[in-house]
Amino acid sequence: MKALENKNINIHDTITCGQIFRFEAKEKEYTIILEDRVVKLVIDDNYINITSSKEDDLIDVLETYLDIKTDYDKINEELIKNDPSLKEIIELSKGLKIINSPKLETIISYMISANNNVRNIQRSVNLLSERYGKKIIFEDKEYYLFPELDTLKQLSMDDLNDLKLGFRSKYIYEFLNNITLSDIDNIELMSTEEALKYLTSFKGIGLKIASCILLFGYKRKDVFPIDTWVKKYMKDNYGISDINKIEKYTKEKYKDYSGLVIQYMFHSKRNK
DNA sequence: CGCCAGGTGCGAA
DNA sequence: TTCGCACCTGGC
Repeated sequence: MKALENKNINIHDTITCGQIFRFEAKEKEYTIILEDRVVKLVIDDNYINITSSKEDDLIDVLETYLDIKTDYDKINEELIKNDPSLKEIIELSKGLKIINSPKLETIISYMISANNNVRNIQRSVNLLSERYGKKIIFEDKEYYLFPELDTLKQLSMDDLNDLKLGFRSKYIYEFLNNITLSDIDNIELMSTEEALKYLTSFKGIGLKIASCILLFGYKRKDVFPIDTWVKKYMKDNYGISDINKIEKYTKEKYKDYSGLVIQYMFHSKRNK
């Protein structure tokens, strides 16, 4: 069996803290649908044991997905040096990694997240995958991959409405019909600023959702997904409630790692 | 019932 | 430019 060292990473928090919407979590056992395969992680004291429906490049895929190569200790040390008040939430978030999710799935999932709750988001993304994604049998169970763009492009408004997307249907429909795979890849080449501008040019994608897409789908840690939880945190701890001031503050203070710090804030606030 | 959930678009000032 | 409000849906 393949394995990663169980070191410097908190799989439970990383998987379940709300970065991704499709996973099963049991005690020490996590199943994730990752792009073209189903992956199961079984945690013991020393190792993260990995089984999958597809073995190709499995370790590489997971190392990228779980951002294993990034030195979080070093980043955290630097962050605390700049802002000692972060010490507490960084301790609380120890081992939390920023996941690198498949791009299209991240975009659609976060479009669905607008003024929605996690349960509904999960329901919709699961419905979408069960109806239009490829079925995979893994350990005698059925799983469904997130659908291909070409498949999604064929969906009608009625198909989308049937996924309980509510008012988001029309935005997703419009997005799907105005995007190509190379458009989605090209975002990678843009500066963060350009990418935000491009993403927010689609209806249904505002600054918060665009930031989440870049953070979780494009490995950009210099973004500001300021949501209700982060607002609460900034208000309670720094007395700042204006969203522009929050961005200004985090930008100046945390620079390239604002997205990471915001995720720490989100994690600590949401866990209470 | 009313309110809220990991926001956003829109029209009015 | 800023501000307030409506918005699908489901749970409490």
